[in-house]
Amino acid sequence: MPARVPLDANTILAATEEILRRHGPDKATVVDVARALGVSHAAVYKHFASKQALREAVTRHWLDHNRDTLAVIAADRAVPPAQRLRTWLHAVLAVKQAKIREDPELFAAYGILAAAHSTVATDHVADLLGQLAAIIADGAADGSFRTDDAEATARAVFHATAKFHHLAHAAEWQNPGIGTELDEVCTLLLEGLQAPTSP
Amino acid sequence: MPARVPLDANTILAATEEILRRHGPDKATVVDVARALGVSHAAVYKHFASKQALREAVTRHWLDHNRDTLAVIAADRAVPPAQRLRTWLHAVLAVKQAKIREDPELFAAYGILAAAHSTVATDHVADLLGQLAAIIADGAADGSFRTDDAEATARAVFHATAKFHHLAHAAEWQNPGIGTELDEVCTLLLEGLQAPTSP
DNA sequence: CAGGTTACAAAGCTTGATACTTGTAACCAA
DNA sequence: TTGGTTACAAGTATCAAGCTTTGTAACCTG
Repeated sequence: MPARVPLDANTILAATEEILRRHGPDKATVVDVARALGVSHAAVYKHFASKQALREAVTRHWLDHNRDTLAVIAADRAVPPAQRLRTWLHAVLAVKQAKIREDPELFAAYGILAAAHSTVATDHVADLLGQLAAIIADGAADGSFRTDDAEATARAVFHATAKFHHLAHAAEWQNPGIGTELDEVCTLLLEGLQAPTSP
Repeated sequence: MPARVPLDANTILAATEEILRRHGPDKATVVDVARALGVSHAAVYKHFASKQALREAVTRHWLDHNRDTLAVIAADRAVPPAQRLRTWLHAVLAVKQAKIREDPELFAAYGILAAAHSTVATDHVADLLGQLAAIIADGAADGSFRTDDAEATARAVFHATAKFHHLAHAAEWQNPGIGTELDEVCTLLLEGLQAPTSP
């Protein structure tokens, strides 16, 4: 039976997202995806080397979207770096909270990837660290932050806010006080960053 | 058959620790503990209401030991608060790393408790927060730290160092760079705490 | 020959009978 | 009456059976 509309990677990706949403990350199978597309599951393997690769592609799609959303905040020179850093950190938390609420299945799929040490997850962290470093470098440039190594400082800020972005804490993000907690940590960190040059 | 040496809670506790070490937290059963003591498992239930209670007692024993170790550091007025805070945070990490290395089974038992929202775990966190607040209050008293609420600041510092004490990150504590990471976060936090009074 | 098909092997996952664990009850001894 | 016993019900873990799922191979078609 010939394919009338030739399948492409994007079509498969969209169907996979849909199946993941419906069935959940544990129950979703490659056969389900193929059935949704009206093809045999072997056809899917012509486009993706493995189920893992398919999962990674779906996750990467979401993470790329996140990265772009956050990049807009990070690059907004109209906002002073201190304010921008605070807003950005809140946004990192917010996009993840929203995903958990709206697409718990896809979020869980991301968790599975991160646990498997996929490069998709580590690449994403590197991306975020770059955005953070850029905000900090802006602050250093306009004199509002003091740092002699924006990347090292970005890492320290990232580690200090792990509770608000690391997957291991996802359960705590439901807690209503989480926003306030992040705010308090931001304030403390900003005081450290903004401190006048010390000895 | 009469008991020659009457069983007491401490004896059971010691035997339980031994069994947990040998069998691991998943395989260790109340029957195992009883067998090690040469009694029936029902005898153990005369002293502990449930297996959960037994597990909590063992964990509390270790946490109390930790608390005391850390309290010595927190209360050492000979060390300036900034240095003391840094040392204390490193010690919190170190005692957990040591436990994972030496008693992975008991450490896992603690993890199970924390996940079950046992008060043993939350009490311990409250203890640690108290010690942290005491160090910060000392710093406020001698002018080296600026804060108008030592407890709130303690919470912020605790959240900012979650990566270095929260169980969810235990796997990362094996990473050789973890000590340096904590040091960088400490430096940033101390700069925030030590900043001269801002507007 | 890119992109589809069916067929099939190996690995992984349910399932349900069986055995172990937990917790309780009724009873006994110093 | 405290602290032990044995016996047992209810809830869980285990394990081998078969069924799914993954991934590959050999083959077809515009």
